[in-house]
Amino acid sequence: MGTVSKALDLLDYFTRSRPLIGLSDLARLSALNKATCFRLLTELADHGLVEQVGIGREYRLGPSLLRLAALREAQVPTREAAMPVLQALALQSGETAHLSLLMADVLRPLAHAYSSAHVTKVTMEDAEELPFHATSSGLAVLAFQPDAFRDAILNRPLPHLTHHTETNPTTLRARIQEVRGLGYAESRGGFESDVHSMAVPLFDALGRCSGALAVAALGSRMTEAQRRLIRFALIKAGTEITTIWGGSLPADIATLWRLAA
Amino acid sequence: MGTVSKALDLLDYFTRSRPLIGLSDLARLSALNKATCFRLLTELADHGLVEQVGIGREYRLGPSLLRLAALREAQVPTREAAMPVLQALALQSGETAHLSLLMADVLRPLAHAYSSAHVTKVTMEDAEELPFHATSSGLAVLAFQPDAFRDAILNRPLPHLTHHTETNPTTLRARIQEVRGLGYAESRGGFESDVHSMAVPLFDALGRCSGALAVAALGSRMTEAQRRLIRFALIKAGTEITTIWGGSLPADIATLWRLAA
DNA sequence: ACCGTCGGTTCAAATATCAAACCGAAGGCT
DNA sequence: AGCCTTCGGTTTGATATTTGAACCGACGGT
Repeated sequence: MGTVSKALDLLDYFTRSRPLIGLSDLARLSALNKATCFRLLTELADHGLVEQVGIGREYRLGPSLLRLAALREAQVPTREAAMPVLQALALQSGETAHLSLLMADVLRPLAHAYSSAHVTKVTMEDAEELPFHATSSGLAVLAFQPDAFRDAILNRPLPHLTHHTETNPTTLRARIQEVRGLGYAESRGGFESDVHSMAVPLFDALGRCSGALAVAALGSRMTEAQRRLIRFALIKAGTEITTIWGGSLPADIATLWRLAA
Repeated sequence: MGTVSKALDLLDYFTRSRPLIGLSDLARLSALNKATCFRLLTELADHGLVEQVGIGREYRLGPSLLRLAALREAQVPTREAAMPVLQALALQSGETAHLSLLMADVLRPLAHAYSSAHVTKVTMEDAEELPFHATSSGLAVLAFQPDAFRDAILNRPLPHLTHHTETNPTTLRARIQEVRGLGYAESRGGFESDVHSMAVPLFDALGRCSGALAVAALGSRMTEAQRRLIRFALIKAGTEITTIWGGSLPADIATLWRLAA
C-alpha cells in the first residue's frame, strides 16, 4: 500500500461518533507507526484536510474539505440537487429515506431525510458504510456494475451482520439477477434486525450506476400496501434524481419503471 | 516535500475554471513526473477523492469529498450555519458578501452571496485564494494571528497585483495594527482595480481567528454613507457568525463593536 | 505512413518508512 | 508529594518504497 493511501485511510477513522482522535489513538487504530502517523497527519494538516483542535491536542477533519466539496458540487451537482427529492420521498413514504454513493469501491450514505409520521424510525447518522450484500442499496448498486466489480465484491469475505444476512455468493448472484428483472431491490433485516428496506439504482451523467436511493422502515410497518407505495415513490424519486444528475436509465429499467408508474 | 503533500497538491489544480484535467496536463502543471502523477492520482481515485470521467480520460474531484465535508460540517458547522447571515449581509449592503476561511496557511473564499441591487457586481466564482496583503479579508485575518504566522506571511514575496497593491512589509504591519484598533479592515483596489472591500475577522470555538467576512463593491459606489452602512452591517453579521460558531470576540474587539452598534 | 500526444508501464537509483527508544509535560492514583 | 502511565512529538539507522527517464501501444491529424 502506498504512502498516500495510508494518509487517506487516516481520514476514514474520523466518524460522527469519533470526530476527534489523538495521535497515539490514531496510530493504534491504523496500525501505523506513531512517527509515520504523525508525519502523515502533519502533511494532511498542512493542506487543511485535518486540523488540531488545540495545542498539542487531538485532530479532526479540516476546513479544506468544505472548499473541495463545494468545488465538486459546483462541477457535478449531486447532494444539493438530490436533497429536495429525498425529502419529498421521506414525506411520501412516511419513513426514512437515504441516498448512498459509490465511492471508489465502497458504498457510503451521503444524505438522509426523516419523516415525522412515526416516532420510531430508522436512523442513519451512525452508518459509515453500507455492505453490498446486506442492504437493499448495496444490491441495487451491485446489480448495475460491471461483472469484474461485482465479482470482486462477492469474492471477498461477506460478514454475517444479523441472522438474516445472506452471505452465499451464489444466492446473492441470483438475488442480484432478480433485482435487474424487477428494477428495485429489497432487504429484510440483512443489515439490522427489524429493518426492512427497498432501494432503486441511480445513474449519473456518465451512464454509470453511481449510487442508490432507499427507504428504510421498521419491518413491522412494511405491509403489502406500504411496500407498493414505497416502490412507487422510489421509482418516481429515482427517475427524478437520475434526470437531475443528467443521467439516463438503462433501456430495460426505463421500461420497467414506466410500467410501474 | 513528502509524497502525501504532492498528492494533495494535485487536488488544488482543480478549479471552477479547470474542473477536468488529464494525466499529462496535471503532470505538467504540478511539475511532477508523469509516472508519479499517475500513481498519486490512482491512489487518490482509490479513495474517491478524484475520479475519472470516462475510460482513459480526464480526472475530476471525487465524491468522497462530499462525504468528508458533510462529516466536518456535522462536527463543526461552518458553512451552512453562516449562509443565512451571509445572504442577509448581501441584501443589507446591496453588494457582494463573501466569507473566507483560513485553510492551513492560505485564505480561501468558502461562500458568497450576491445582491440584486446593481447589475454590476463583484463576482467571486473565480477567486481561489485571497492574498493576505492585498485584500481586506486577508488583513482582517492577519491582524488576529500569532506573531509567528504574521511574520511568516509578510516575509515571503508579496506580489503586486494592481498598481494600488501595498507590498511593503513595514507599511503592512502598520495597516494591520490599524485594523486591530478599528475592528475592521479595508482595501481599495489592492486585489483588483475598481474593487473596494471591507472585512471583519471571525472567531471560532477555539478562540482562533479562523476566517473573515467581507463586503466587496465597485469603488465608485463606496460613498462615505455606504461605507458606514457596510461597516455597521459587517459588525452585526460578524458578531452573529462568531456567535453561531460558538466563538467569542477578543475583549478589545467586543468593546469596539459594541460602541459601533 | 508519419508525427506528436495521449494514458499507462517498467526498472536502477534516490528517498521515505519503520521500529524502537527517548523526551518533557500533563494527569491519575496512592 | 511521589509515582506511574500516557500523551504529543522527535531522533536513529536498517529497510522498503518512491522516483524519474525511457518506453509502450493507441489514437488523431496531416
